[in-house]
Amino acid sequence: MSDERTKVEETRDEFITQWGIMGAQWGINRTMAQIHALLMTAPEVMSTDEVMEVLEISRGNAHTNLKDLVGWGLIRIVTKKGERKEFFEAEKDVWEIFRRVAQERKRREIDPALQTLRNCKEATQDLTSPEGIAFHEQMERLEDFVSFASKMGERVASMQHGKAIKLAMKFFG
Amino acid sequence: MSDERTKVEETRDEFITQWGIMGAQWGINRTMAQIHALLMTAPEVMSTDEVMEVLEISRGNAHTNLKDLVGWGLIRIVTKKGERKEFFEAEKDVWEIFRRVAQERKRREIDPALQTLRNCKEATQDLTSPEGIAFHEQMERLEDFVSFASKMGERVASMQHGKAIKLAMKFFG
DNA sequence: ATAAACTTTCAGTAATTACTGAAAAAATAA
DNA sequence: TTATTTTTTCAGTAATTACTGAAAGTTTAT
Repeated sequence: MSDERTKVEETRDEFITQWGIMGAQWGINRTMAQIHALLMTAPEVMSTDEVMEVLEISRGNAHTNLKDLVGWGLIRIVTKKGERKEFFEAEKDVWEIFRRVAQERKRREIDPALQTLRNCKEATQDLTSPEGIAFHEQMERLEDFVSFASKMGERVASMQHGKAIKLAMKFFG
Repeated sequence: MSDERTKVEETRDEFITQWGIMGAQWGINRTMAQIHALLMTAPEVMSTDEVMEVLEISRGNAHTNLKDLVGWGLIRIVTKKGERKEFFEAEKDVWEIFRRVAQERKRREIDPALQTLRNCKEATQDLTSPEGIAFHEQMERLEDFVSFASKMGERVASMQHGKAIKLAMKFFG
């Protein structure tokens, strides 16, 4: 048993690093993904100062990204009695994490896309030239699909974990 | 009928602009999203020079992003007989677009994430401290979920449009 | 072979996004 | 009230990502 502590810390660092790289490859900023990874695997709640120290980042950076994560519903603020400062704790339930991400991406990404598609569809609905009709129909097809997919996602994300698993099993059965 | 041509072009420009902004908000680069929007609504195939002219971008930029879109399977190269240069045409079927994007995101984003989770899970499987066990279990839960979700996505994306619609209807029925 | 048409690469630069650190603001305690 | 602790903001800077334009490479025609 050559120092378990070291093994966990090493592996955890690797997880944090890789999760950060991944975040950067998608739209998410690296630090935000790293803080999320850190808190998801933290045995206890952590303060801003602790996050700053472990990840070696500035107060401003830590603050901004912690608050963004709160905005995503992926971590929450916790207060300890007798202590004045805020601590943070991550949602650890994977299904709940999935739901939050799905919900937030719908709000930030899907809904604005739908708005654009609807505007473009409406603006061209009375056109009679072949080009006008083709454009209008393409907007309609896109809108129909995105709208449908969005509703599906909403439906799944609002299910209880157990129900979702059962439903999913039908695919594989 | 006060110039339909103008109306389509205006709306199309708006669509291209908005699609570009959206792309930028997600991980996708703005120009790539704009080119995709342009080609999805193009009545005819387009050459690199035409894309450059409409979007007012450089040859290098147009070239790189056109090739990236080909790599995503969202547009394809077309040759006209008698013509020497390459033309590009977008996949317009929304279900097919969805499948390509799902497939490519799995390959680029999900699979590497799974690899990381598996490494971290394995590296900590023999630990006996509470911290070690907790970490290992969190990795396991994450891996199980991501792996399951990935398989689900694969299954859906490999379905025929009609089958998918039928299946989806069960949710709403 | 040489030339013309077209594609690809890439060094340099521009634009964007992320981060720092210190100062201001807010909250709580004495 | 004033002092102390903690949070928030933000101007300046660093790091990253995207773009240009020209040169090099490739292909097809003559």
